Amino acid sequence: MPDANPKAFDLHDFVPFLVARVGSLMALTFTPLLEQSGITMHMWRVVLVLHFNGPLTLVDISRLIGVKTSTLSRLVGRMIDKRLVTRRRSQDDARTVQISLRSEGQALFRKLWPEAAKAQDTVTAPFSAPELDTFKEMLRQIETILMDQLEAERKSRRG
Amino acid sequence: MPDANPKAFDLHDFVPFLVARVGSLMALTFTPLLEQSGITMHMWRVVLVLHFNGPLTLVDISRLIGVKTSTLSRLVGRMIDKRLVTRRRSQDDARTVQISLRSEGQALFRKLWPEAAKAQDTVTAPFSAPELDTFKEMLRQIETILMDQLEAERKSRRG
DNA sequence: ATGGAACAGTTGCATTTGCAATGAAAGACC
DNA sequence: GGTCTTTCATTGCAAATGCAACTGTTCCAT
Repeated sequence: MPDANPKAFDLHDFVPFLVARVGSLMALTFTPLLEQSGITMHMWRVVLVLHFNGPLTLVDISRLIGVKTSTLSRLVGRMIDKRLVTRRRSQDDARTVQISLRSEGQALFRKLWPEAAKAQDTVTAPFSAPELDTFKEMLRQIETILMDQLEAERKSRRG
Repeated sequence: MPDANPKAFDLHDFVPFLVARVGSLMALTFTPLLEQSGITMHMWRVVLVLHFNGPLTLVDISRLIGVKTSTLSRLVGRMIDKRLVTRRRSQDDARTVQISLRSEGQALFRKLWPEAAKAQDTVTAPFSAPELDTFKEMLRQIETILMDQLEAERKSRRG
């Protein structure tokens, strides 16, 4: 790997790349655990958002985990086959469907969550509690900026 | 403000989810720019690593951007069709293949890099330079931990 | 030196994903 | 109320991805 590069800038100073890289590395290390339980990373994220937010619609889940609703529709179908979730049409808005965690899905969460927490502890071990809080707060601020930006783009795309 | 939620933990305190979420939001906002130039996010990342590291093999690129070599083999094929890169077999190790940026690829980089930098500036605007440096350094430390962990797993999988 | 193990890349095949079109329901506006 | 627009979910279809198998090459222990 050629490293003797005289460029002032390095990819490791470029936040979007750094974040994407860390994200993919974390997924890479955790996926084997998920495979042992017969699920994929996308399914795991669906389980997570349902556990922490309660029943959600497909667009809700889509916005939370960044997977298109067309993909999600079939992904949820597979999760239903695995008895992890249920899907029923909402009565207050007949366009939407409510995806809910079944007890099997909750059980899977309880089984895997300690492993997930451990994985987090591993990568955050070098940092003090205040450092870590600041780090997470910065990520949340970036998240907010990006969501606002996407919302603005949606509006302008209509106007 | 009293927390009405009995759960002590929130997904926004869970680093792997936060990082994945921010990464997918950043990709979502930048992808339209890439589409205007007829490339995908994966292709853009290949361009990035080639620009900043020089010619690389498929496994090099795979480790850097987290895409399997089988996928990468065909992805590079598409990039060759687009005249962005070249592929030739290395003479020092005949198993490997050298992927290099062509001038058209370099031109594409120069065209898009200001936009990428602007996107970074947008999300990092609220932070001071030292804050941002600390943030990036923490990401790099996490990256190192994860790479070491993967390396250890590879070794133990063979032993 | 040599035979076996590990590695790099490619390809067939099945799965997953996204896009675009569709249908159905809700909202906006008059 | 009635129409027109927007939103939500699903599906057909094409593209992209990953896994596993295979070829060719290098490494390593004997």
